[in-house]
Amino acid sequence: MTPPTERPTPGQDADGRELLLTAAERLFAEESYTSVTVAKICAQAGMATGTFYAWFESKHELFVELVRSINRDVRRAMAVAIGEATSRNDVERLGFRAFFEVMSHRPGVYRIVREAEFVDPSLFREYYEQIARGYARGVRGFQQSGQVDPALDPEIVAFMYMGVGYFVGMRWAEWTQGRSVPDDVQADVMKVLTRGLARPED
Amino acid sequence: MTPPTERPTPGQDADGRELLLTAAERLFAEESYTSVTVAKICAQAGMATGTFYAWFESKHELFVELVRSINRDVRRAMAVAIGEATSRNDVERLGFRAFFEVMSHRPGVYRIVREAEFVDPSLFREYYEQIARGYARGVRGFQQSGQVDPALDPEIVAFMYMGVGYFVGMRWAEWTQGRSVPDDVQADVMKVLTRGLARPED
Amino acid sequence: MTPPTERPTPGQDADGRELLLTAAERLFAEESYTSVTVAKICAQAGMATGTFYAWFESKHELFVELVRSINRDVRRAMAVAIGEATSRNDVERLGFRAFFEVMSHRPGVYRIVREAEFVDPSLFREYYEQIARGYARGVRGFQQSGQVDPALDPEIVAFMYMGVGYFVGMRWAEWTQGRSVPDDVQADVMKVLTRGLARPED
Amino acid sequence: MTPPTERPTPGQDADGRELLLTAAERLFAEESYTSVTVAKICAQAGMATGTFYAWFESKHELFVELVRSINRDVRRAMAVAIGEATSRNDVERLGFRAFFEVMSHRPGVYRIVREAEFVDPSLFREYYEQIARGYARGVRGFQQSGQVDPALDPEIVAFMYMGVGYFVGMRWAEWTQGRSVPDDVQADVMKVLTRGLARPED
DNA sequence: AATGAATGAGAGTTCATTCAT
DNA sequence: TATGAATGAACTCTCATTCAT
Repeated sequence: MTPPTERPTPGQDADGRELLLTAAERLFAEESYTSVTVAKICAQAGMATGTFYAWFESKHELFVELVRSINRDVRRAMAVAIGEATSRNDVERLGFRAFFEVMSHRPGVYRIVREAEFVDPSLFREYYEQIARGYARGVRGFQQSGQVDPALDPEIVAFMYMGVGYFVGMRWAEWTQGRSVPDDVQADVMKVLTRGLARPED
Repeated sequence: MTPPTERPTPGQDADGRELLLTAAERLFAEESYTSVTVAKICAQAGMATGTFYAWFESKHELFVELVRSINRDVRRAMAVAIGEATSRNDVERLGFRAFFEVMSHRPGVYRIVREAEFVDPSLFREYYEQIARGYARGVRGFQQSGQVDPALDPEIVAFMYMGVGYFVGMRWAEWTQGRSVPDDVQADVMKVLTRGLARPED
Repeated sequence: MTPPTERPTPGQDADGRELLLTAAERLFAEESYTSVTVAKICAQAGMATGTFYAWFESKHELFVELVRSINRDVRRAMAVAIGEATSRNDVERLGFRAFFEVMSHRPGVYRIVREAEFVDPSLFREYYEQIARGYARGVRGFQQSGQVDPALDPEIVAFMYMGVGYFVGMRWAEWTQGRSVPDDVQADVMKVLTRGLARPED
Repeated sequence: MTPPTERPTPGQDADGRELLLTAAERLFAEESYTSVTVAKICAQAGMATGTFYAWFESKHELFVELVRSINRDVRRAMAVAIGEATSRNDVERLGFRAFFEVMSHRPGVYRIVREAEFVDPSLFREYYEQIARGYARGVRGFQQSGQVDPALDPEIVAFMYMGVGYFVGMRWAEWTQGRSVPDDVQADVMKVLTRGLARPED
């Protein structure tokens, strides 16, 4: 009788945390941490201001959780997209596409990650060190299988990957108002990286 | 004609502004826009709080001017370093070195530019569009002289340059506590870009 | 006749109230009225926050009842201790001892009475007028039986008794961390009062 | 030309601290610490709410300063009144009168001291330990000059004095709405104490 | 130009109380 | 009766900005 949409999964749909996190993501995607007030988040989530503190200890705590959940989502999306691929070409192509996809579909989500630098520097470091570790590991693998010039420092290459993702992906997605990063942009980025990182004799 | 009190000696006229700008740069390099108060800036500059408004209309106005001055300085430093060089190799090497140099010697200055995104998005766009235009112009030149693959979109390449500068330069400079970006990092970055952007047949 | 659900077994009926009163006494003995929240009281009593209002109309109501119950207990303890004694010496000795005893064994209980002054002044007056009346009645009896100087105003003497009890008893008990008020303190207090209140010719 | 009332002594009459302290005393004398808000204090002092924080770091800081200033004033008033007197009779009479006088003229001031126990217990202890020390010193002097039974513990006697002052003085002054403690009350108190503390053979 | 006390709107947060279950 | 999430008024405190001097 009760339609499924009215039977919230206990602890998930009715969960105030989830509701607030979603509302907050929408707001932080557009406005700065400072100008997004707890009151606005609650209004967006359809609840009274005080209720906020039943779910989070502070605005800051919510922000931290939000950034961590974005981190998880981005990494999971990339991992899923890459799957079992091992050739550098496939890994880069699938990985970047997944990354750009997330950025395009959740416009502003990356803005939040960037703002983390100013809201909580240690949170930001945590975020990027985690990503950098994963990239560097991948690069080392490519070097062993002869797909990347072994003379390059894997850590620096990881940073370059991030720079491209961070800037190209983000800037493109946002300065173009949330439209998907077009295939030719991805192709160009791919071409540069493929050639640039290749072993000299190839 | 102009009464002396209204025509301050140049270099003394700008004193208040310059003093405040310098004080503000020091503070914004370490703390967020929100936590740096007008009172703190004035204390750092050695003047009374109210005096601030004799020189700037608002905290925001000072911030805008600060970011613009950083933009000017960075571009000037790069232009000076590049000088008359025309070979892509020289331009990239000299340009990046100058950029990394500024970042290393004025640690935190880039932090301010990044924070601009959250303080005043349009200012941030202005900053990057200006940079991107210059880069894209350079890339087009290189394509005409056969130094860069003409199939690549100059705008995308400009964004990649920026991504590398933004992330590699900044991250390196800051996560390593202001030490200079070492030469081998620059060399690695150069190698990747040189190869990656080259014409296929080269 | 009365359905079982409506006629709770005595001692079970009061369960909720009793539970909350006990929990509250423990908390109010250590923290101020303001910092003891309804939620804390309920946590201490092992029930949900909302249940509080099944037993009390408000935090204030509970506080009033708590203070009144302390009043009852103190007076009862003193009355029991004094018993049938009529000599001033016995009455004072036994009464004070009983009073100090209660204070020592329920440390912090007197704190609650004192705080009543700031939570509800009229409750505090009620408390002390009740006590003062009893003391003054006793003093008048002693005056009639020639045990207290008839020139003294019984009301003032009652206040002095209270001052001594209030301050000596309370301060001693609390500044000495709940240790019993030692016998020699009581003896000294007794000596002073005995002499001080005696008829001149005694 | 400028009337003296318009030329505030620098740092005193125009002093926001003084203004706020006076306003706060009036309010705290009537309402509890909690219900006296910073906004009310500022309204009473005729200034904007935010100004408060130009003079005090917090409501708590103001309260501490207020209690300490009361402590100073009470002790000074008593010291001045006692002057060079050395006979116990004079010292007690003059001291108590001065104490009762202050209480009567600044109704509610003692309420503030009492509330300190709940606002800041350590402040309250500080207050009473300071007073107790002075009293005990006096008592020891009286014992040496044979004016007080040397068998009594000076500390306990000090507490009794305080109990009488605390309770008689305060209660009387307040339950009778600020009227002076009448001479006969003081006389009665004196009589009891004089006899009570005397050396047995006297 | 300079001072610094004053302003007051607005932020985050707490908590007694309510209410649907 | 019992639950505990939701409510929202009220509080303390901050800070960009103003203004009399």
